[in-house]
Amino acid sequence: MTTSEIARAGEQGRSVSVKDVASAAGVSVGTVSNVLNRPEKVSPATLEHVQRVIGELGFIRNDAARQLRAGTNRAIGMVVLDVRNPFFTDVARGVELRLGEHRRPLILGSSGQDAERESTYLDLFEEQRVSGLLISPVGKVLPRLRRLRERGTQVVVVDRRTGSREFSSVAVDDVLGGRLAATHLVGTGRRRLAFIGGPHGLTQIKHRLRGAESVVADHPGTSLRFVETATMDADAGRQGAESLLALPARERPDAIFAANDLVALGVLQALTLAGVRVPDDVAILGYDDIDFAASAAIPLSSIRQPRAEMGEVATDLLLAAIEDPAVQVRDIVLEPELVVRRSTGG
Amino acid sequence: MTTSEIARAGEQGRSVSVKDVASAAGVSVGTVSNVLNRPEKVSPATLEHVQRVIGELGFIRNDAARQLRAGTNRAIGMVVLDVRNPFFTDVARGVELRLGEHRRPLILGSSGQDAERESTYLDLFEEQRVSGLLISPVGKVLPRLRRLRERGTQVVVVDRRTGSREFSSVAVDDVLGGRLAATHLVGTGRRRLAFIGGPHGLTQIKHRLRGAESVVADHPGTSLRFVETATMDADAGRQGAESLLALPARERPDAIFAANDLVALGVLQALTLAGVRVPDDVAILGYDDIDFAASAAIPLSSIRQPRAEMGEVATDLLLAAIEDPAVQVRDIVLEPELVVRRSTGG
DNA sequence: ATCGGCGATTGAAAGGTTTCAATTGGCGAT
DNA sequence: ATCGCCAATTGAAACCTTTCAATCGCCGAT
Repeated sequence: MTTSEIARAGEQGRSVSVKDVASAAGVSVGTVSNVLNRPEKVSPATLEHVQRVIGELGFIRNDAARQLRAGTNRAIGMVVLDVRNPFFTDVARGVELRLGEHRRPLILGSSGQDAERESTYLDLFEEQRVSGLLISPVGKVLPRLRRLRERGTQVVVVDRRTGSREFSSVAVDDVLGGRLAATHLVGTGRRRLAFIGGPHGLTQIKHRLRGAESVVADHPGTSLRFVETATMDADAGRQGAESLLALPARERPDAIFAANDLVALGVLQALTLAGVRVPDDVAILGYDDIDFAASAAIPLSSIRQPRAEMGEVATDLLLAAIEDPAVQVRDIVLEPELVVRRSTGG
Repeated sequence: MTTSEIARAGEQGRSVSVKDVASAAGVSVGTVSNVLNRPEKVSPATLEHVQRVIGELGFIRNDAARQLRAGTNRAIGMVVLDVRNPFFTDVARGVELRLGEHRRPLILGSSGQDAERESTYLDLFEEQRVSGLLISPVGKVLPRLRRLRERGTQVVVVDRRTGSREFSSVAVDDVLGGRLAATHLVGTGRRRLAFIGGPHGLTQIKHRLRGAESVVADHPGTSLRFVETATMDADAGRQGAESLLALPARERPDAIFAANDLVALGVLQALTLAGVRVPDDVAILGYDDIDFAASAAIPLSSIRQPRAEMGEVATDLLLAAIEDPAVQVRDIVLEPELVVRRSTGG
């Protein structure tokens, strides 16, 4: 079969294989494989020749066959809590960026806080034999994660700490975040703080609240009220704010700390529509510092979480574990940062 | 090898194969495969028995091997313009939802408007032999798309029309969107309209502008000014709004039509900070109707694009083409819809 | 009792890559 | 001139599933 015949075959549908390349280049398939995977093992002349043939024939490596032989997919799976919250897409972007450097694809799924959807994605990733998994667990998945690891899929937990020392994790110090928030509000003269978020069962909520409470406890004359919500979206913020507006004037807070920026935006809307001046009457402080915080009508102060960094660090941990499964399990805790804008009087 | 020995082997890392299942169940591998793929061909007794063994052994199908044999990956690739814009994640969610029903994974990449990143993803998808591709093209990719199709990967263009009749596409009628917008603004008494967005090279921009212009042309006494921007984010909106504020009072527009909601949010912010009252002094109308539009401090009126529907329809076209490659190429055009909120006086 | 037919099951081939033990060829050292 | 070594290359096996032609076993019909 001549080169042009093979090229024609390619055009007609069946794709060009290493075998085709080998015969067109007059070398063995082993050599073609070496050109692709260990170019340093091949003599310069052969290397260049085979590469040219590859180009001429338009050969594209069949990843399924590679996977089959290698026993594992180069892809990484990621299950994210909610793609509609920019916080998570920003984390995912950090992951994607880092994986791109290693030419590894990302298969991204969103659980939408639903344990069943989460489980479906885990099934999928298991069938795909992904080499690694990034997850912010929703349901009871520890046994599944263990099984995955036994089968050779490394796991890193994102935006959570596992408690157990079984899997590496990357999270942000939420107690510190709560402290930063309350310190800022109290430090700018606010006295009656409110924290809107929930549900209380979430570790993050507990920690942020605890951090804020510790500050209030240290400052006589200040108070903190907790308004619990079922979700953490703009609607929850609106409702929370309305419940606060319904309070008698002297009990009404002069500062609202929202559990995330979506909630904060909802709060801002409710206050604006009610004619409450921000930040003059009430300060608003968000959490995450998504792009929309800076773009709000009244730019939102926020506690910035290093989102992209979280994705990058998690990816680094994962890739390290994939390269050397014996690598040490690590729990990395990143620090949040206060960003002051107009909504708290910046 | 007994069942328990095999189970133990599984625990030690090597994963359980159809062969293991077959020998444990005392049937041939062909029968196991039939149980998985054509259960109706297998006698009820055998079916149930093999299924139980599969469960006991924790067998998980190796998708790479399946792909290799089938010649194509069940996964669908999608290249989206910008994951940071909720518009695109909403479209992707529609896609993901529909694919989930068919147990097909989605490999999602974001080009960030960068032709090189787009090309990298196309390489990846080609190696993966994905069975279908959804794309909003950035660079000159028509030849690549043709090659993909020759190799058996179906392609559907999303949020664009191709012009050529080669690939199916799903888009929204932007001229109509522009008309709806201008009609609403003119109909509520606005006279001096401005359109902020760009670059003008984008088909969408041209069409929305053309739609708005046609309405203004039909209404004597009204005018439309085009403020071109390089990007379509909140920053662009801020700058565009500031340039309008710098105009002499009598030339200043009384309504701003933004090319998307991100731009509109930027406009809202600039006007709010400048003390301009919305909607009293200036009305703002966005485009897309992302969730954040409804959550803005002054809820934004917007031209809603059926985002999830776009994703679903595109997926349906793609799956139809995958099942029958001879199926007709179709260009589907969806209709946008006006959503009136406070920012235009709703 | 035999045969045809049919549903159920089998078993081997195929798919494309990687790996690795084996082979080749060439060169320097003796 | 010969040997040994090393770099370069080879070629077959292995990865796991699906497919399909071939076979088996059974039942009803003759």
